[in-house]
Amino acid sequence: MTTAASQRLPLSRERVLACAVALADESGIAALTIRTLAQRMGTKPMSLYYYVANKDEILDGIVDMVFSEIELPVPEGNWREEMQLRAHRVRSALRRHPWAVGLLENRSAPGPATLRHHEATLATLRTAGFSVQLTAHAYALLDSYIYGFAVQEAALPFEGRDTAAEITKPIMERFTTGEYPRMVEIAVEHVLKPGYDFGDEFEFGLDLILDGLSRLTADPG
Amino acid sequence: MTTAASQRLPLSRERVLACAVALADESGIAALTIRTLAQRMGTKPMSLYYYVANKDEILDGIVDMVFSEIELPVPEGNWREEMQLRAHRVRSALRRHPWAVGLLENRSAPGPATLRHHEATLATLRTAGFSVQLTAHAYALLDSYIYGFAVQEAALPFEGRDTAAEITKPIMERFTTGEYPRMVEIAVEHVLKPGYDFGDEFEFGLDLILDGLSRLTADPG
DNA sequence: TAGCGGTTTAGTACAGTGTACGGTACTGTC
DNA sequence: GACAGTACCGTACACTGTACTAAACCGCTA
Repeated sequence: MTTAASQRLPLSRERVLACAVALADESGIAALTIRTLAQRMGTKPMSLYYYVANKDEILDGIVDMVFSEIELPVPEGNWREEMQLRAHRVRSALRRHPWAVGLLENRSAPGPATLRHHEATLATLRTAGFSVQLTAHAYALLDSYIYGFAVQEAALPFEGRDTAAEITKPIMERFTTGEYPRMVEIAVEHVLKPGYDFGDEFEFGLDLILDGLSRLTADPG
Repeated sequence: MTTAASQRLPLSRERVLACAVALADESGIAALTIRTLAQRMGTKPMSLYYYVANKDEILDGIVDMVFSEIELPVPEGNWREEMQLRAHRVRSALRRHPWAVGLLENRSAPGPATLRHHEATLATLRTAGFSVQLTAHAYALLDSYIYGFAVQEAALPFEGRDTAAEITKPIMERFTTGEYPRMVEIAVEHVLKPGYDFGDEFEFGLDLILDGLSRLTADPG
């Protein structure tokens, strides 16, 4: 005779982490507690500790899961295209999982997927002829831009095209009395324009950075 | 007759926030609890609630305090110098208070110092002749880079010149067996070199970005 | 079939968190 | 002397991560 409990999928580290990611996506990283996670998986809190040492290991694990979702760049490809693709993939992963960038600064031990990702990215730049030094510079620059963009995007109270206007307009109207004229100007003439999406700003900076890097590799003068 | 308690400085919102900043600096943002904060100030937890509505208001408040430490750019100055100076000032503030960038993505309501900072920065770009659109692009790009760099800097297990070598060397030696050759290469030929400081990477990206922006404003062809 | 040892799941308990609620002292005004 | 407002605090509650303990289940040998 099979009880209801026995029909439930068996626990596993994979399932714990996958469930943790889903929970964080739906309800925010603050809602990711051992108890809610256990409840969601149809088990009791302490059962999870058989698969993970502690909560920190869960946090490390879900960061690595985010990286595992990101397709790797191919070192033999055109470096600029590969880096542009990679940037967009990382950004979209960080938009799907807005909590991830917040964990990046706390967690120190990178997981295997994270290491593979870094390795593939570095290989692409080196294979394209970037010197070791320039590779380090370029990688720090690109990731800073991507992570920082994700931070700003996560901080926005709105998301997606045109939604900025609804949120921002009433706020801005309080400011029209002069203390912050430049912010109002940006809002009225840029952010509140129909079709505006902060995400579109990403391409501008990315192109500028990639242009700059191109100049440092190919340009003879 | 004055008791020991009466000699204590009177509480105030300012003092609560300043103490919260100091506590977070010394022991990390996780150690910033109502109880430890109260103890540090020589009071009881609930006394703080007379000056702040809740802990979120404290977090909002200390983010704004960080911005209040940053000297404002002057709109009449040379935009490139002003932006370079500002970038370094923001970065050093975020290095003094590594928890700040982590709060940025959660808190939505910017405080007065934050608003003044944004206003002065936008004014500098607009005064220099940047169009509204280009100003928005440039600001998103610059802040993304600065914030993202701070995220990476906060994630590093080491800090400052030459300390990277001590930490990284034993880790890298485990990797020399081939799975991550490019990472090892970067480590050995760049990070482990004497005098290395990740912070130095900041200037490279900043210059590249400012160069790119210059080209978009002045360059005739 | 009985018993055993390792694997997996649960129950209970504890210290620490934010903060709601209801006080208590002190100060100034009438 | 009565009253109101300011500043501060004690207690209590629901929630957190997780240590410790016990129970159930499993494939196995005898």
